[in-house]
Amino acid sequence: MVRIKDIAEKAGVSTGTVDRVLHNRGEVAEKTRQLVLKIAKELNYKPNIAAQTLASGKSYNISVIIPEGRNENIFWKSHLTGIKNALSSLQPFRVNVSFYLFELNNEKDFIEKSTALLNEPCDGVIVAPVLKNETLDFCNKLDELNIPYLFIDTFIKDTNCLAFIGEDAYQSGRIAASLIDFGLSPEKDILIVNISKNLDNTQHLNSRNQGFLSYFMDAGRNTGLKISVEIPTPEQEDVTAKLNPIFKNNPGIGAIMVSSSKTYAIAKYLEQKGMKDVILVGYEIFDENIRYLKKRYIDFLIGQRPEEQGEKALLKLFNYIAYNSIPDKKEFQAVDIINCETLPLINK
Amino acid sequence: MVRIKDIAEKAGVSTGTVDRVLHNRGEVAEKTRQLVLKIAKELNYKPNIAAQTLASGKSYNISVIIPEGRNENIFWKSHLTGIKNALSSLQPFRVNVSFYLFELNNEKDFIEKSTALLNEPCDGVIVAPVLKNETLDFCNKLDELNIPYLFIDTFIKDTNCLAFIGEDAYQSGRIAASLIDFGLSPEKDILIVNISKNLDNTQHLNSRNQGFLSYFMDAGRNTGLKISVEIPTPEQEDVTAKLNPIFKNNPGIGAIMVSSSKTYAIAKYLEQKGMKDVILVGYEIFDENIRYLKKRYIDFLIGQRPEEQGEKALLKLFNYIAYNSIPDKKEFQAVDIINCETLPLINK
DNA sequence: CTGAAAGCGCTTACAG
DNA sequence: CTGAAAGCGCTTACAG
Repeated sequence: MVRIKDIAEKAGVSTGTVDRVLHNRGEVAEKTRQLVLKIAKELNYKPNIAAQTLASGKSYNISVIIPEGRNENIFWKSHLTGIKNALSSLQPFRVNVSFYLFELNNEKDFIEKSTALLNEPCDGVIVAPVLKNETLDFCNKLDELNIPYLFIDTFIKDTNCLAFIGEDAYQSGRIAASLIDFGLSPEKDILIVNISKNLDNTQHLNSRNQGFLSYFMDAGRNTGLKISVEIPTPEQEDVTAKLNPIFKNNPGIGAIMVSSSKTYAIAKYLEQKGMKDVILVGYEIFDENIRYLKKRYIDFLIGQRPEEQGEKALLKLFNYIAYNSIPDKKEFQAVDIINCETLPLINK
Repeated sequence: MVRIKDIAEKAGVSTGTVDRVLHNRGEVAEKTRQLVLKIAKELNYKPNIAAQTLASGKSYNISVIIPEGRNENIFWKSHLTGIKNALSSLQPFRVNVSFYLFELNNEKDFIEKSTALLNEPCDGVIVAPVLKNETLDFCNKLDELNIPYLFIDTFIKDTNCLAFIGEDAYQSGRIAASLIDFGLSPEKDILIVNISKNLDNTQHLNSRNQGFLSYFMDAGRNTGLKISVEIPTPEQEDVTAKLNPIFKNNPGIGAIMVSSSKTYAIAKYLEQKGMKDVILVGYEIFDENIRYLKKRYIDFLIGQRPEEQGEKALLKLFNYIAYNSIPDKKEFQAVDIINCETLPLINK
């Protein structure tokens, strides 16, 4: 291995000078600079990262502000796991990650936690911008402080975010459509279920809906009706109240797409009604959904890879802060298509 | 951060002694040992890996012997990529990887390359044991030299391999079956195509066949015939010669499963015959197959994750050699289920 | 059984 | 603009 010392000797200068050149710290005669650069290149010098970290004593503080992964939202637990995995692969470096977990859909809590975050020194932030307006404010403050930030899960416009890592919700809507189209007789009708108090506010679900419908415009063979219904909560009373009349009036429904992770709520309804033949496709891989996948009430689940999201986010941010390597602005992750037979391969 | 020096001071000994205790290098009075251990624990000491690598000057040589990834087998190129990715995440350490790439199905070449490998010093080996007998010999020699080795892609019994990372071929046969079963009318017949000169020799294909059939024994709804055919090569003459009579005699065939990566060869046949309605499911994600996925002659591809295989293999082997962390003996990877709509999310 | 010292490859003031 | 020296946290002989 070539060391700075080797370059220094060959160039007839000291190691300090070589270091100055290599790090563009100035205060070097142009002639010396050129010489050192030339020799470094000739010798194919690669810095010893272990030595660099040790000597520089630099440490990196990264803050993460995402929803907490409580029972109903274990989804967000996986992001944490991913970030922690990435952290352990960054072991040789001094990276400190501080977590600020806010209650999902609680604006006040987000503001509190983000204020706390801003009170601590940090070199970069990973944000899940699920609360649009509050996040915009937060981003402005980060911009002022010159702290880079990276979005996971959701993308929002009009910010200076370093990058985004998450789902292509439109495309994943198309995937749901293509799966249903593959299994369903072309003349049957399809029901689209959105479980949400306020559909307008949930970009993801909207995009999935759009993608879903677009598939049948340009690629699908299904010619049946596409019926949409909005159910405020996954509670069985709500589900039953909404679905009973729909099925009564539309006996031709052969498949259901649920645009969110609450797919299990619809599976439960099908189970109660003994409607095993209705195709059901939904989102996110976690215990409650998996249970119904096993019972074959859910046919396919389309899963984001939240762990991978967290992992990549931390690594990208670190590489940017430490090495100034600029990541792709938008990275759409691959999704997992899961049915009952793929379960044995997933360690859950 | 707590340093060895801190422990030493608190224990009233030198750093050398602490180091001896921490690394079980003996030559320490039991009483001192206990004291140091106690203090290290109290202080929650974590070694600084950067300093360790730098000071120890240890380097790790790992050799990789797998098939070369030529045109027909780009599959194996991905393993290389994966290994190289893992290598770069191991940057702070001095890890050297030597590649020994042999011609697929060329026993003589494997013996040559493996002999060359044994002539160089190395601390661990990653092997793709696709040639069973030759690999067994090779493993014996590694055992004698006390060099640990890890299998990727294929598993063979009766060796002391450290671990295996690869496909659960039986289960992935079941997955193919479940996909076909989802899309096909239950009364239709299914054709199973094995493209191989000698099916007995290709464990993978065999297991996929078994898994495929097992699905219909215990879970499937399809009641049609399951017809098997073996085609020696993916050349169109061979394919046509075999398939023409089969389709003539079995007009009820509605779906085809190809047990290997040569799925494109069957897609080509369907294209020539204009048989777009026949469902086609096969294996491995690469350009030639993807082309027919786009044209909708292939409905689903089930993809191993060769890159991930390579990555995990190197990391596991490194962690074993460097930290003596024992990996799980067998790790079956998840598979990707791909259709036309998932393509935009794959960067290919 | 133990300690003092040198060194891994780099960075960081400091002196000139 | 440049060099000499100290130090990052650990390991490694060596001397006793």
